[in-house]
Amino acid sequence: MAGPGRGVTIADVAARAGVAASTVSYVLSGKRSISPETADRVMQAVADLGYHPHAGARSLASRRAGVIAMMLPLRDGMHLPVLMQFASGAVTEARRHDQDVLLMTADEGPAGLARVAASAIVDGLILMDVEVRDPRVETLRRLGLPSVLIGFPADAEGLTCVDLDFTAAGRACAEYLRERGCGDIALLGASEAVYARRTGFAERVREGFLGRSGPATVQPCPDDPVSVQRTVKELLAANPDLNGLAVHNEPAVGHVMHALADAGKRVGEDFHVVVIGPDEVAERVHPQLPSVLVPAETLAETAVRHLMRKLDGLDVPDSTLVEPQLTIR
Amino acid sequence: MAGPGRGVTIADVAARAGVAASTVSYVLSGKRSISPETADRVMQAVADLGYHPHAGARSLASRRAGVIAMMLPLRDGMHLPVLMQFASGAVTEARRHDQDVLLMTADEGPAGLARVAASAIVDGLILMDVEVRDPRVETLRRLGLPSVLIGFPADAEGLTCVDLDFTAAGRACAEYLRERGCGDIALLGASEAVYARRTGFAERVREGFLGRSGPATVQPCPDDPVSVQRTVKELLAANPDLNGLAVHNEPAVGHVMHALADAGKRVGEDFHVVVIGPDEVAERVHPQLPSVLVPAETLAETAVRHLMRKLDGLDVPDSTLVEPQLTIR
DNA sequence: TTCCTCAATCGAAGCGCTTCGACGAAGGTT
DNA sequence: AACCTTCGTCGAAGCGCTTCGATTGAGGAA
Repeated sequence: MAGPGRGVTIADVAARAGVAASTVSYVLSGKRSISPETADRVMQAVADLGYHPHAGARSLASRRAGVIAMMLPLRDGMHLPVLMQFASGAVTEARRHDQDVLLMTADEGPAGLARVAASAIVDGLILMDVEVRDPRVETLRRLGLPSVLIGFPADAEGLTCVDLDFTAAGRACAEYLRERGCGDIALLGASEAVYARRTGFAERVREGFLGRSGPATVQPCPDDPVSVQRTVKELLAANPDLNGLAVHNEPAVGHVMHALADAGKRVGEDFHVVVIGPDEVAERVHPQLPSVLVPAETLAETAVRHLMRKLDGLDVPDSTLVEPQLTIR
Repeated sequence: MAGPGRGVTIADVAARAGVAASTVSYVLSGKRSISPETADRVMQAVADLGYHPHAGARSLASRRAGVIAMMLPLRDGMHLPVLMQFASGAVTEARRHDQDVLLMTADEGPAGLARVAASAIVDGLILMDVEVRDPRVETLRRLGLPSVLIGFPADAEGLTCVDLDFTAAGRACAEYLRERGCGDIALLGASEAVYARRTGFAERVREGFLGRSGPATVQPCPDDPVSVQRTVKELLAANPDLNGLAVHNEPAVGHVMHALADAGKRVGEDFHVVVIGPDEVAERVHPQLPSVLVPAETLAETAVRHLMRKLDGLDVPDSTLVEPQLTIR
């Protein structure tokens, strides 16, 4: 049952290396200078015994848990693959800094934040999918726990926020279509609900998209096949000269393409389409379409890196916008 | 900066309630009988001060971290929304047992397991997407850390495994189609790669599906639109009398429906389709199709519950198959 | 040579909690 | 009345680690 490595303490390592426990600690942390010979002996003992410091003991003594929390939204409307990419990116980056990641769901709310803060189970916090008016933000401020937000709340004063530059993404789409000679363009977005809820997100794409001169329409749209068919049909009817479309609604893309085909549009020839969405989904399902990627992994890495800097007492920019990338295939 | 609740220790609570620290501990854990009056006073002090036990100290003293690890696969081929549902279900259930969840990715491999085990950062482990030959299984055995696997490795001896009863799912699909009067039925599965890798999963659906009498075909299939179109076309050509189709490939469903429509099949009338897939995706995107759900959340809850029992020294069945549910709309 | 500095190491004091053994005060038995 | 239980509570001993002086010896400055 008890395999090797189970129950190996710093005292065991110290004994084997013929030094004091504190010396082992200093070798491992590098906080005091140790002669190379001693360090070698200690490291050898660590390897021989398969020693890993007891996380609880360490956190108790050093007031550093070596764990950060990541609070994911788990509600409708989020595109789940993006979340997974995000989670994956965050865990990977955190491990690079020797940190583990504790998973929380948004439904724990402010109370959850208070709990992890008070129990010192984590050193810092990453909050995803922050809304314009987010009840967690006030608690976060009060707790004074180092944190990084993905998204921008209404009052970002004193908080560290990271997000995709959605305005730039919208602009990039419009530019792409204009360059292809499209005179009348439209943006097919997410459902109304998303617009209503997260001004900071869909709104910014819309702004970027509309920022350019020339006729442009923005049309929210649910992602079920029937609604997509109808919406596209109506859009084409209302804008007879429409020849460029940006789709900011990943699950709907397939249906949009079908609707366009049904309407006799030849995409890539007299009609152009560009997608805003998460990395790989767009690539795998619609290899033919150009797309502006939501670089979920980069976003996660940036967030974690910023948090690490904060934990080390270094300073980080209050606001970081990650550049979107337009990929043309 | 330092909000309320920051730095409140058990001693503070004890002082305020006028008892010894150990008494507070016993009130909180219920491990010794305490008079109702004292308990009340202690609980009041806890509430007043916003006390939360220090996780590190607790884990050091009690040898229980109050955290379980969940190792997610983060590689191609998994359907990501299912993972998220799973993660969500696991976290929610874990919180019900006052546990937190540490997120690990499969690429940490056996070494990752050894690390979390030795550092006592977690009390137990949930491994998702376990393959038939999984390198983590041997390490797991050696570590002797309580764990629950989702999926079945080749040698499940002594391990606790939970999974959907895929055989039953395949059987349910075949039965559904037969009942609708389909004489010649087929199963459109995932890509060849999936079959090659995880015998335990796609294979079992196939077995259940083929178990019934009558003509039946099984056809692996990638999930991009072009391949789906081709595969369906070929399938129909090879089986002219085909009038029932089970699709075990969620992302392909939309394309399948289009291909069938193109081929002049009237689904729901002279042709029947049933989907095997994750809960909500099927529901949202194809509300009209009957489906056998992969109850990711139930699976996660079951896994966590089993793990909790193991941590409490209770016994659990070695192998648990969760019943699929055929939903007809 | 004597004194001082600095690098390398040690020992001890906690960090905040759980848990074990004691102990006084009731209440029950003879 | 003397004894044994049982109940409710306390104090102290650690859990394994980090960290803060203190200590030693060697090298340089005076």
